[in-house]
Amino acid sequence: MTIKDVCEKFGITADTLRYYEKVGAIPKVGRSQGGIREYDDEALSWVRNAVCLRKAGVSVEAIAEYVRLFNMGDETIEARLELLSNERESLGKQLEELTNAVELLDYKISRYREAVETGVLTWDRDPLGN
Amino acid sequence: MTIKDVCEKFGITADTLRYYEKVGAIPKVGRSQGGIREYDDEALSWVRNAVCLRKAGVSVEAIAEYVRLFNMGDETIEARLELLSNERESLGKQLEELTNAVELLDYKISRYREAVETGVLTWDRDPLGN
DNA sequence: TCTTGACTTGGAGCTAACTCCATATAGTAC
DNA sequence: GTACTATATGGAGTTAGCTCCAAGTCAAGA
Repeated sequence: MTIKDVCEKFGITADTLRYYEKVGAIPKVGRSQGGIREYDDEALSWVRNAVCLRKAGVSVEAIAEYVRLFNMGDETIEARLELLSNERESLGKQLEELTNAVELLDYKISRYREAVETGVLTWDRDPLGN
Repeated sequence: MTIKDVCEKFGITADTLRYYEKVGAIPKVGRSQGGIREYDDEALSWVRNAVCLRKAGVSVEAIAEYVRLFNMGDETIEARLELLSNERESLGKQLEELTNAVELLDYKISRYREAVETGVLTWDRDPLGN
């Protein structure tokens, strides 16, 4: 698979993919004779991993650290478990923040929908709505 | 309430709070004789709004746009509803990405926990685990 | 073979959201 | 009033994560 195919598959740019490789968020990708990247199933699996975690806000640095540990072999299994656990924990917190904000927006939206109908914007929770 | 109190209350720095005011993510805060910020309940409510949305990843620009519309009065109610709905939608997508990543991490973590016990790292879903 | 378009690299440039700094003024305890 | 700490302002600096660019190489079709 060429870099273009991979980009389309995951909805990211070639620059981003090369950047991920450069900083180690995915392992070095194999090349053709002429030096052109050729993505096999394993490479794709790493791309999927990086893209999924990035979309959730995991730092490129953390992803790269995981790849680095992975390439060091079995002695780093515990270190990888700890890294993953830490990231999992911070995503859990992020999930909470996100849920709070969704709740806030849903509340405001309900008030605004009413306001559009009745012409009056009111806040029943907090008298200081905004 | 002084800027320091507000910072402590919300766990952000005074610089951030002044920055939010400068770019309009919160309305202008009232000042004392000498020009020092004095946060009343309404100001606090705006700060709460900004902090909550920022923690979920809503851009400062979008928050500022909401404040701007709010200050323009009742003619902007529909515009505000649309803005809030758009932001709500993108948080919904973000929630999904986050959930996917949490699921991925939980799966990996379960594999790693097993590996720490058994000494063997295996992937039952995808034979190309990483 | 020639042309055209995709791909390569190293490195510079960009944006959002802070974060820090210098200088000056305000408030507070004594 | 003096000393000391907090706050104000404008503007420069920082960081992450891309994004773009130039100059050159590679590959597929006419």
